[in-house]
Amino acid sequence: MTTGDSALADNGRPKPRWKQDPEGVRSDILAVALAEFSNNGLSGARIDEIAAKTRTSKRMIYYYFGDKQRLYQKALEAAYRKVRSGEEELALDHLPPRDALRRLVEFTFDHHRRNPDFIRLVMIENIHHGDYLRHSDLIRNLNETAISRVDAIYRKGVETGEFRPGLSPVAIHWQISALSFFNVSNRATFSLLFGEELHTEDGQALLRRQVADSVLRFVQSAPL
Amino acid sequence: MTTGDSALADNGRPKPRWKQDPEGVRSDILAVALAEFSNNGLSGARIDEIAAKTRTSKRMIYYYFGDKQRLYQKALEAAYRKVRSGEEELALDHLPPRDALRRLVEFTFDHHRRNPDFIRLVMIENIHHGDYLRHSDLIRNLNETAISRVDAIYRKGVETGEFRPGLSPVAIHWQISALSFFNVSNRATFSLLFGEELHTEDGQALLRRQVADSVLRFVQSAPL
Amino acid sequence: MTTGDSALADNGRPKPRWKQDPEGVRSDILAVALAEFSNNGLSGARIDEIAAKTRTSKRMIYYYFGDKQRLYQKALEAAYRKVRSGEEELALDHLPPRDALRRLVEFTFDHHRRNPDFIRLVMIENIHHGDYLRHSDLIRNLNETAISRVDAIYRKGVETGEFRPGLSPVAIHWQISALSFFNVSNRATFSLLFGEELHTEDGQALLRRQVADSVLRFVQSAPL
Amino acid sequence: MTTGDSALADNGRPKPRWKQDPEGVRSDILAVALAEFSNNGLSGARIDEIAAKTRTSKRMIYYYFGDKQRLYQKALEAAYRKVRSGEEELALDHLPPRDALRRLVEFTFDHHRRNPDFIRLVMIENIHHGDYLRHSDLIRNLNETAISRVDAIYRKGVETGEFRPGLSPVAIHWQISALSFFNVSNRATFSLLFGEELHTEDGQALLRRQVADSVLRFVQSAPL
DNA sequence: TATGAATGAGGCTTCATTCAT
DNA sequence: AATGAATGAAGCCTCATTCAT
Repeated sequence: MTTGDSALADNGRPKPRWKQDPEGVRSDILAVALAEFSNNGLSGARIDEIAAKTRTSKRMIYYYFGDKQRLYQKALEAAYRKVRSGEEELALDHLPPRDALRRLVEFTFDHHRRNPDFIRLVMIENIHHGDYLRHSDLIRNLNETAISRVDAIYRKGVETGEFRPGLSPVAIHWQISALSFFNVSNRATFSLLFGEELHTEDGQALLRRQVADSVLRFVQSAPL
Repeated sequence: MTTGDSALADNGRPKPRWKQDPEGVRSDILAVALAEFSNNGLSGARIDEIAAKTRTSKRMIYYYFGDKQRLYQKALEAAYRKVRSGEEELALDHLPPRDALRRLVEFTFDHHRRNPDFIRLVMIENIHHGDYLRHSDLIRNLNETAISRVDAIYRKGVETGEFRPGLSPVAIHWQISALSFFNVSNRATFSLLFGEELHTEDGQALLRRQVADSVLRFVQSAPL
Repeated sequence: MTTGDSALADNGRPKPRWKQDPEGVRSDILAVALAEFSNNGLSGARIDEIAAKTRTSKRMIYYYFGDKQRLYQKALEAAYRKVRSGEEELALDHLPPRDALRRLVEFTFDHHRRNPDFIRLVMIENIHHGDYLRHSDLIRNLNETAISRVDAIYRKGVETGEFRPGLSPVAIHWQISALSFFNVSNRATFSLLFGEELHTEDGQALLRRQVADSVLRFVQSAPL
Repeated sequence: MTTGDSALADNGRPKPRWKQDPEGVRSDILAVALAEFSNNGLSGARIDEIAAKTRTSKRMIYYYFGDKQRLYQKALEAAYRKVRSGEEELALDHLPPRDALRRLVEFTFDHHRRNPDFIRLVMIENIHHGDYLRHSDLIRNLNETAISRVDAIYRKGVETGEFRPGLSPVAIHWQISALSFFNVSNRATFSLLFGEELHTEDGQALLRRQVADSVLRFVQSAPL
């Protein structure tokens, strides 16, 4: 019989790419779809365009994903997964609370900047009132870590007296997200209306520091 | 004879609304378009749908606006104008800096909440990289007041020593905007992932206070 | 009472242009229509465009001409009339037959070149199988002079023995027309396929002479 | 099992024509388009009408040709190709120059009469200033044979002394074309203005002879 | 007479999706 | 599994023409 994983088919000729790696086809499609949806929105993206940028054909998209909406949903999920996995590298346990929080904020700020496609997809999903995320099974789990990470730092800070008590870790996470997200999501209109100064290299470095300052000041026990 | 401006035609029947008021037709279309684009995006919105919700016909949309993109652009402009005009009611000159800033933040927070259509349209425009705002003449002007209002408060606060020097009014405005905007723009996905707690009535009241706290803490001269 | 032709209305102010000169409005429209139809064809021409290039409004076009097709028909008639009137200046009676015929050919050749709008309108009318010319009353008359002019020259030539007998003046006119017309009508495609050489200044001068030669040789009694 | 190339599908019913022959669909569309454009012009032709006369759907027209203008261009090219291919049957090498030239003229005259669709399409293309022919790659080549055929005959005639020297083959071709083309292109208006006499069967036979005479007389070395 | 506003019908084109091989 | 061909529904837009003032 066949040797299973070999790159040669029974007839000795190389197997077509997809016979060797059907999962590769899927993720190829998904990567292209992510980029297209992110750039054009759900209704703005074109199946034809996605197919053309893929190594496979339009037929395969339907074969693997059923229809445009499900493809969008899978792309959205993939985007979340990719971004969350990128966050795992972050190790803060050994740092004192203030430093840990500052690093978390700065990391989030940078991470969002590095992933504009993800940001845009989340914007798009919000335009759709979260309808596709709502019906996605996989995702709810992925996000508890975000809260628990904040929670761990915050608790420690409250214990040491550096942070004021009474705040919700969700609210802290919300602030970190809001500032980091808005920086990417609204860059275009904000620049147009108020100038590019915040989006030069220097501007971003300063903003990054100020965002971290702001979150720290928000959390700290120092008096108003 | 006829009474000239009457809402009745010579034959005694009511004139069709538009015959009395061509500008009304325009703004009727614009209002519907704003809602539709805001709900569905540029490519997601349907001219047919817009026309159906209008007191006039599809044909008139083209008569007044030329094509879909220009209609979108005018709707965007109208949204900005409407929101900016809503801001004018705010009088802060007589208040001490801290109070003024707090009121400004709270007002902005509320104002954004009251205008989700505007928020969504701005998101959509950012998805389009600001292409339509960029080519709009009218808008650039409207926004300097936002900065100068912040600037006035901030300067006074620095003079009194309540605020720390060295901050840019644009950066302060940016923070106010980011937090107020994100609250509306990302409500759907944030709720799905982290629960509704921030978006109940109580949650919003708390968040509003915390957003104002955060901005004040960011600006205040109190030590870190 | 009023003074009839005065350029002042009863109230002493200048009359609007059209009150002084309603016929001017008509011919203004007609001139613009002629150019537009000639450039774009019957279905290609746009009433809006015609109206815009006119000193009056679209409404007036319908007032004076009824609809697009009748406007086209009137433009066609006007074109014929204009061209035929331009031919009247030609006086050939005193010339010997050969010279008269040569001058007639050269004149026709030049005349067609000077009136490309007319040529194009005739092409367009032929595309429409002559449907609009067929239903035009005014035109049939205008064209007998063309034949009789040829006939006069030809008869004289036959009498003197310079021209061979047995030809129909219509056939002679046909040849003159064919060569003069084609020179203008097919310039674009002929140049593209066979080069510009016939349509330079020199090329046209040579062609003009050759066209006259050709007609003369066709008519002459000299042996084959 | 199945017989592969059979015109019957597995279920025994006849396959729809196009399933057997995708190239047939293309040429079917092209043939219909040629007729419609030729009859109505570029803007006058209706895609709906073309589709209705086709064995396929409107959608396929866009699938194969992209848009109306490109369909027109392909139809124009097809018309040229078809006509040029019809000319290849002509063999004149063995004839003495005068006979060869006469046969060439008569053939061209007849060929044009047989292809009024082509003539009309060329008229239409001239209305469009040759814009579509200009941007067509395929065509320029096809036409050199026309000139070289004339050239071959003319050279031989000059050598034998039957033809006068100094003429350009392009100019000779031009005359042949002009007379043959005009006969078809302007038939409608010419008949209306000057009567049908040239377009009866007898009239055309006579005209054909006279056109050939005219070209021969133009070329011959016999004195003026 | 003149004008801006209005309109219905129909034109061209695009899109997601499916079928036959 | 993969492909090119095919499709119906619907989208955007234009045009000649008319109406109310």
